Amino acid sequence: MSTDPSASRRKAPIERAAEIARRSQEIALDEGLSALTLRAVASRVGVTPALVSHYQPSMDALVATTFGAIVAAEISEVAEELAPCETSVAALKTLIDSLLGPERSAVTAVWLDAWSLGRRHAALAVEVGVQMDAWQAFLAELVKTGCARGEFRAIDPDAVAWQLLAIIDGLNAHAVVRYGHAQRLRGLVRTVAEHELGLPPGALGSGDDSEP
Amino acid sequence: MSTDPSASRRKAPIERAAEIARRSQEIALDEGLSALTLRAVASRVGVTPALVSHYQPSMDALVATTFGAIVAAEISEVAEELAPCETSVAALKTLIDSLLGPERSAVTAVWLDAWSLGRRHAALAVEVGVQMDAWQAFLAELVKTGCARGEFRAIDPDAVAWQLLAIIDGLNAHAVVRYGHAQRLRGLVRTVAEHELGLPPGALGSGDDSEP
DNA sequence: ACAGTTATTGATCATTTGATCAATTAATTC
DNA sequence: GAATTAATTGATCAAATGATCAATAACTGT
Repeated sequence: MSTDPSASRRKAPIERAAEIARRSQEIALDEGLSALTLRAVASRVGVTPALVSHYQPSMDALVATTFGAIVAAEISEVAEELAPCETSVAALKTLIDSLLGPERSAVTAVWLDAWSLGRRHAALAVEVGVQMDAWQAFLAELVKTGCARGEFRAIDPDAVAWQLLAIIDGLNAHAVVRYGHAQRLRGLVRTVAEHELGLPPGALGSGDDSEP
Repeated sequence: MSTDPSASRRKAPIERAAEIARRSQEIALDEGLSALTLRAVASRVGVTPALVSHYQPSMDALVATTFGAIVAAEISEVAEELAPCETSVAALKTLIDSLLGPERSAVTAVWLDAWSLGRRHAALAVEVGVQMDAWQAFLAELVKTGCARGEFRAIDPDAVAWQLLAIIDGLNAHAVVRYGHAQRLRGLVRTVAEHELGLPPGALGSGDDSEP
């Protein structure tokens, strides 16, 4: 047993790269994208700043990929959550509840950072565009499936997906900045969704909006 | 003519303070809130960084007040634009057209910066809250007036104001990040407004959405 | 004209940032 | 077991940031 892995401080490049990516996402979610600094990553990984530089061509690239990874994970999580839903209506209901829940504020804050920082960082701006498209495509797929099943009625599913995304982003932004108000606005998304998808009023309404 | 004002490089404190405030707003609108740095202000005003420090207790304070001034000016502009409108429907129509026009992207970018930076800067966070309240109050006033005139029907004007604000913010954010899409989403705000205010469909619709 | 006030400057500091490079040391290969 | 590879470090740079302070110079009141 001379090969004690805990004694060895040296890691395989793939592991180290994965570790850097994982820690970077932690930092971004904990303290925001602007806190994702060379030294912050190095400190949390437990290595020297130079090593982070060794694995990353530049911090701009790391920030961009970290943002992309966080959003991609978000989409995957939500997709997994929606998988068991038997109807598109149930899936949409679940999606709205999930997206507007308070537990997503960290991801929303990262979105806000990305929107702001993206105006000066080209790589991040590209990634923001990619991930917004990814979200829109995900929502559009949900709408199209619902239409194919005869549950929804939408002339332009892509446009509806953009509308829903914009409303969700707006509400989430408000929720991050001012927690109190936005929680009560959750019903707005349902109302718009019902209207745009030809659903009867209340089709997406669940009782857990009320608070004692 | 010994008192040539252009030869004198010294200004009255009030003038200088106003100049710093004005130039700061320029910088924020041109390059974003994060570009509002001590040296950037000094450079644009044409003085030493130390002088800016002399007039401002800290950069955090200057950033917060600059943001507040920009948004306050935004509200004033819009209010002025709405003043000549004879009906609340016309006012709402004008407001939507104005708020979602492409010429507001600079202000929206400042909003995004403020949302992001506000999470780390206490003074800015306070100002963001104040200005969001101010916008909501402005919208609520419009809704209430419309209700009093019998043009609108809203059970909870304050809630409707928050909803409209959230949607506008979401669409504006999308517009800043990806110009193409959001312009076509303008109709969404009208649809929601019509629905929430008991207006007949198309009451807020204007023809300038179509593009050749 | 003079003295006092203060707007303004120049210099300087301490931090924080991203980045680079030679040296070192652990792992792999032969 | 020796030699090669490369992961890792320590040191260091240049740039940008907010901030402070003594010195200077322009205005003001008398």
